Amino acid sequence: MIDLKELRDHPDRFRNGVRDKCMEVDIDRLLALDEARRAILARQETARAEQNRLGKETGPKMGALKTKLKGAIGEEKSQLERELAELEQKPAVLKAEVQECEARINAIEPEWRSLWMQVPQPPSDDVPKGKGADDNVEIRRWSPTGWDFNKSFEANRGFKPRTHLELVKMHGLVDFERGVKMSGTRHYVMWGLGMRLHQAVLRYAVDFMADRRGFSPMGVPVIVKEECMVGTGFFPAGREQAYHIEESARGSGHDLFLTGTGEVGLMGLHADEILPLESLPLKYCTVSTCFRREAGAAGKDTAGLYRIHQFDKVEQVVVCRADEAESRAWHAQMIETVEMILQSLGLAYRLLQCCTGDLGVKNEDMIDIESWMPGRGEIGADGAPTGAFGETHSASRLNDFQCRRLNLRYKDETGKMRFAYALNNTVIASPRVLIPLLEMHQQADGSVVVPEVLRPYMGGIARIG
RNA sequence: GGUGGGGUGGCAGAGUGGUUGAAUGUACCGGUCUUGAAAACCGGCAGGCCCGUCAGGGUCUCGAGGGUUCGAAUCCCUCCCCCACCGCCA
Repeated sequence: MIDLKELRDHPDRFRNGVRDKCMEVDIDRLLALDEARRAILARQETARAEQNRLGKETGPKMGALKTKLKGAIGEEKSQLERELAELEQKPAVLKAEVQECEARINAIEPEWRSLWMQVPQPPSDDVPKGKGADDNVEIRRWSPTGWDFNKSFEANRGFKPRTHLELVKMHGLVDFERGVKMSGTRHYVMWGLGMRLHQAVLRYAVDFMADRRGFSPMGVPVIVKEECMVGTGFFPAGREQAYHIEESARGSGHDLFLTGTGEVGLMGLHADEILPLESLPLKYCTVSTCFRREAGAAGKDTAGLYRIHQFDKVEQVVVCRADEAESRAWHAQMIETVEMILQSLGLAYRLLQCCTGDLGVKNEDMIDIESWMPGRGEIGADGAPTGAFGETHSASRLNDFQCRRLNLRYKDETGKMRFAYALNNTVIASPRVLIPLLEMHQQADGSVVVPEVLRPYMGGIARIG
């Protein structure tokens, strides 16, 4: 969430942010509610101050009177009662005032809070303006030797490509029918070498992060309380996207949600903590199962491994001090990490600078990395798919938006309390990444060459089929 | 799931209606002493929000929420969590 003081001082920054992100949040309404709330709060606090002062002054006196009253009779008793009534009058008026203020604040707060939570992090100045994914700007592309983006798959490789759907069927790597039988649409079963390839890719990515990047591998909960979802910025906007475990409806405990990314567990870890300055930056990675309802995506990418309800992902996050330059440096390192991994896997890809309209509420900058998937896209004149890029990674800078919500802070060298900056990035998501992997490494006979870096994780197997 | 105990500041631990945001210890930071260190002594040491240019002031926070009261860490209600033992179990 954003800093309300900052909003009051520079409302236009946030109005523009909302506009550029193509969102709709009534900033003026929020400002009006905020002002009203503060005015009432001030009144209430004045009344309370008076109440406290009186309490200290006359409180003990009243206590003494009441004690005396217990043993008193007749004229003395009524005299004491009168004194007491007089003393009680003033606090009673103040109490009514405090309560009235409280009622009015309670009436305002739900809308105030709800609007506040919806205000997005304004995009960085250098993020190109745009309405949506179509306005994203390609930064660069890379392809392994022997692969030319300007040529068709057949022109590159000398044979027509099979789609990953055909390949997994051919080699028995994935069983969609039984997945659907058990769990419904967009479910699947990883099978045999398919499962081993899936695991190999994940293990390779975790080891890469731990051994070559010095990140701490973690195992974090994938079932979390609502606070974690709100704190990490996925709620309220993404509520429909998460599976909801209604424990409260059973009359026990609290509701839980399945996380759609390891980011939730990694960032929720230090919620409400004040981190020692020396502990920064935090560099964490995790491999976790991710659950997504894909609400609103009905009919989109219905076939294959592209859009599924459950998958596994290696995610990295960095929590660093509130420093723009440092945050940008980590962002660059994250992107470099992804490029190193994709290159080592022999996959072709491009980097996209996401435009303002394609950013979410919580990020100020995002780079998407799309891998080339030969089996994707339209069917060409030769009857083979033309191929297309498909998103496999994204790396975001969140400024202090997420740590503010999580209440994750540190004391800087001057002793000042600050919200940390956060970043997150997909290291690898599988089985989606198996799409380009299988399709790019397929041979004319349909066999698939396993990239060298994965072989140690596959018991030395160099080829599938 | 059953029974019992408990949630107070970084930690430990007082505190059962009235200057208690909270004693005391410890940790931590600064200082004195010392060749240096330790010890000892002195001082400092919670966050949020609001007002204020500053100095500073006000308010809230003792698991969470509600209630009683002129006044609640202290009394009442609801919920959450933790610990111990038993049962079950990957």
